Amino acid sequence: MNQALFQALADPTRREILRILRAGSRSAGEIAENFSISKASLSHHFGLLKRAQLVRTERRGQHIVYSLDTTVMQDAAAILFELLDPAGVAGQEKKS
Amino acid sequence: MNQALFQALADPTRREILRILRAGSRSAGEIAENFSISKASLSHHFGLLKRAQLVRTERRGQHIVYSLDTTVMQDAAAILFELLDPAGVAGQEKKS
DNA sequence: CTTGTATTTAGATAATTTTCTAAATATCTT
DNA sequence: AAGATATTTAGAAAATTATCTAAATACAAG
Repeated sequence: MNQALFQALADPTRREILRILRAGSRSAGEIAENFSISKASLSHHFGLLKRAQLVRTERRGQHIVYSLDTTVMQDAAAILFELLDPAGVAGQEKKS
Repeated sequence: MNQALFQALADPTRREILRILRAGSRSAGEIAENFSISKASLSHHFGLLKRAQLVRTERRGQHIVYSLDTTVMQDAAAILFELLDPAGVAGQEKKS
């Protein structure tokens, strides 16, 4: 669950897709206009973003429209904060 | 810069290292006790964490002591929030 | 200055990930 | 139903990453 999330965020192309979607929903083709890799490769990236629940899809006629799912990203941000906040957790101290 | 950060966070072993360090500084050897992979492999992970500035090191005698550098993680959390907050950015709307 | 302990570096192999082309599926239009 | 457009799936090749063993470096203690 977390692994899918961090793995999805690890690739620059996928982060750029998220940035694009931040401005509003886009079809797969519209998103593809921003990249020079094949649509098949992009579709693979879409799959990973979807698996991580960072995006949602909706079919609209012959297009498939992608949009951000901010829920999981909020979780991600929370996880990072947690990761850096020893006080928030029952940590067995051993401060050097 | 961001790439190093997200890439560093993408691996479960490295995230576990961060979790361990959250409880306090540890030498490379102490950290290694928590894993079943070779110390050489761990050293490689340390290198990536360091490159991403997620950890700092300090030599103490023959040991090298690792500790969390929370600065960059705060940045990371901020980046995620930014990534999900269209209002915070000058986004050219095209809401479907 | 030699020996032992801790850690990193080098170089190789294995595993994973990204990308491609070709083919499949789904929908729309006529 | 047939052709056109949009997207995904399959399978293979290329690139990257994780891991290993062996050797190198750094320090500590005799």
